[in-house]
Amino acid sequence: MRTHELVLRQVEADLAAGKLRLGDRLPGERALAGELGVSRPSVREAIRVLEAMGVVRTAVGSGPDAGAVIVADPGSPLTATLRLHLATSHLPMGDIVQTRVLLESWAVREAAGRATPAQVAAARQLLDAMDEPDLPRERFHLLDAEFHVALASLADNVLVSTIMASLREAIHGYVIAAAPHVPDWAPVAALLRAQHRAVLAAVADGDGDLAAALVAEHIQGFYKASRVG
Amino acid sequence: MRTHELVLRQVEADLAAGKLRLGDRLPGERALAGELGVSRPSVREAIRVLEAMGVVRTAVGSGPDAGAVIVADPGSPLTATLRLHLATSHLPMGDIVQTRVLLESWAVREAAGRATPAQVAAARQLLDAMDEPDLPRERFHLLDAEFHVALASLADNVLVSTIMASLREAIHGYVIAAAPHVPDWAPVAALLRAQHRAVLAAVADGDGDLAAALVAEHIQGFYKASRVG
DNA sequence: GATACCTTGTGGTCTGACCACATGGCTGAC
DNA sequence: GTCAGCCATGTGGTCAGACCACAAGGTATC
Repeated sequence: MRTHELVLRQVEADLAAGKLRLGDRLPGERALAGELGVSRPSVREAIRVLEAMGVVRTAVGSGPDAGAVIVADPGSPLTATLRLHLATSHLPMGDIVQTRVLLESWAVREAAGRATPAQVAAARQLLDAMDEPDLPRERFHLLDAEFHVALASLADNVLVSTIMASLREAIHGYVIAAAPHVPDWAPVAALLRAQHRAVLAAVADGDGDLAAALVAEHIQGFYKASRVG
Repeated sequence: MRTHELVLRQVEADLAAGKLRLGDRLPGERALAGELGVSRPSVREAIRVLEAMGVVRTAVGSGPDAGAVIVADPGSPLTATLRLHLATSHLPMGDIVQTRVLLESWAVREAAGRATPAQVAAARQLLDAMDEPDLPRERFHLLDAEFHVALASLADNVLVSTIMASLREAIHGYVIAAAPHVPDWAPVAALLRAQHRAVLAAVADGDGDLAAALVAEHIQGFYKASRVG
């Protein structure tokens, strides 16, 4: 067992035992090294891994926010992992699109009829923002991503929402890079806007099957048109 | 930008540009540090993160397998991340079960009618192994997990398979820990075996809807009975 | 009483050293 | 000439000690 893994195991044990809770601070690197009888570099390597897994957040300086604080952010590591493996081209883009369709279809079906008017209104605000003329394309895609994540969140499952958000973020760069493949952007944007409205309306009406079908068509249509991947 | 992040960015860029491919070796830690003008500890921290993300595997010694080799293992980081966040109790078990149901239902629906006889036979072998009398319970659950992952793999989507496998592994410890809640194990095991057979039969018959319904009932029933979480 | 300063503790980084390990070539015996 | 054993080499793994940048919070000053 490498030394930094020993530190990791110890921290995980403390987390599972409740000795470390959300918002708590880890002992300082020097103190932790002393407690466990290891060197500071080993502690630092362990903290890097915890940071990469979204378990701690580090900050320099002094005060209550400084040091390594326990957080719960399963999203960032997922996003980073997906992005890296996409970069190696060992994760087919088609599989990601298929997974998105599957997750989002399920989410809107779940959300249909359950979503509160306030939630629907919040999602509609995003769509309104996307209606603005002369909206830069990059901004359009960002709002688009936000809308899809908001949709997924309506199903009230943090794991699904997290996976969705990570998928969206991980492929965002590829969507932007594929922009040249859609030279005549205006009509495409108009279609996407209309599809968004239709999906949201179906959710608000409680028609889960329709919402699921619409969202699937929307996603698959976009990727087919933009030839991402 | 912290120094180790600079190293990470560089490696990711090389991966995306194709300068680093699966199976390639990273330069040695000392060489990489020299190339990028950073210190060896910073390089090591970056490699720890890459290792945690399943992008490289390190080995000591000499020869072709030594050093940091590029691999593609999106599963381990997913599993580790899920496990850690489960440990902090900030990932509800109910959400995980729900996600399993959704992914597996989709997978068997996809697999139905498409799975080859060889694939079905391979899955059936796992079920045959689970029929063995006096099978230790731990071994039963391991085979069970293998069967479910095999089912998910039939849908031919590496992302879904990976997520499934990670979910299964991350909760395995909790399933074992919940064993005392099911004191009368024999009839439960018999029910699970029968359900497995039924699901596989539906897949082989090409009846996707039935397979999806059966697998959903199977998963939800087990968690309800064992009160995991 | 308000402001500027400085002490203190945090993570961030670097240097240089030594260890354990596995390979692969070298050396010696046969 | 062949083979077994040995050791040089290069790899990651670990450590100790030092210095820096930073931010908070107390402290001295006006």
